[in-house]
Amino acid sequence: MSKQLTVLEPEVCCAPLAAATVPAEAAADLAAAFKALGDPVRLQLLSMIASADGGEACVCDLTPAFDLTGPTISHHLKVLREAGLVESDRRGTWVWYRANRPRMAALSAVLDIAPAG
Amino acid sequence: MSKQLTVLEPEVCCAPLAAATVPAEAAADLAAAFKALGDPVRLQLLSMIASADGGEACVCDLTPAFDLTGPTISHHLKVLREAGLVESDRRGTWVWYRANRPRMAALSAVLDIAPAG
DNA sequence: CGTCTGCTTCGAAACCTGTCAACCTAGGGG
DNA sequence: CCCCTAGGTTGACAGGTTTCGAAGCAGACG
Repeated sequence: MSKQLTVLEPEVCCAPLAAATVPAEAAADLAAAFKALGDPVRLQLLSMIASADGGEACVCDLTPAFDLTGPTISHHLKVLREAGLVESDRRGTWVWYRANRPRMAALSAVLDIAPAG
Repeated sequence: MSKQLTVLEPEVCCAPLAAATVPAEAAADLAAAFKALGDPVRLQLLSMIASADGGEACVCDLTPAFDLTGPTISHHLKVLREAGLVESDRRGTWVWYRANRPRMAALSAVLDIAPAG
């Protein structure tokens, strides 16, 4: 288990949403990533990780920021990890999470649309 | 009910995710929008609407594109409408949907991040 | 080598979402 | 004015998701 998923292939990463109809396969892949962002806790977790100095944040620093238990935070981090939005990195005792910048940029590009014609 | 929600206030619309920690209130608002995008059907619906000529698409043109019943498509369109991503416009017999470009651009700006420091 | 802290995983309950069947409302044509 | 088609809404059920408590595993320190 804990097998890393291969999400957002190159052909998918840069398809603008308003340029052409998204194929069903790409839509399922993108929807999985957006679904991972569809939770306030995960959105804040990703924000804290991405805005952290060096782009890395320790779980011991993330957990006390919420009124949730450790396992719950771990679950949300797992969802973000399986969505390809963050990557876990073990540095000694603590586990550090790092945001996947290209993946976020790809999602941003999908939503980036031209002004209404 | 069916009251239009006031989502994504100006202070929220342009906060980059990787620049600073997103407040809980803004996170809930953004998460609601991303949650609406977290379904393949809704993502394709928004794509079809946004990529349609003039940015407007008729329900009678959207429904046959999926293997879903009419009410289900209507429900997904309602979710997109309440998330502020699309706006409904009645033109005679059929209802036309139009994508909310500024809203999509705001979400794109949130995910747009600077390269890792 | 023993123990301790910290993170993950497993299992179960409560909540929410997606889907469909049936009914109601709005506009067009005769 | 009446009937017909097209969309939208409501109610209900199946499935997934979120959350917590308990147990398991990896690494650090004495």
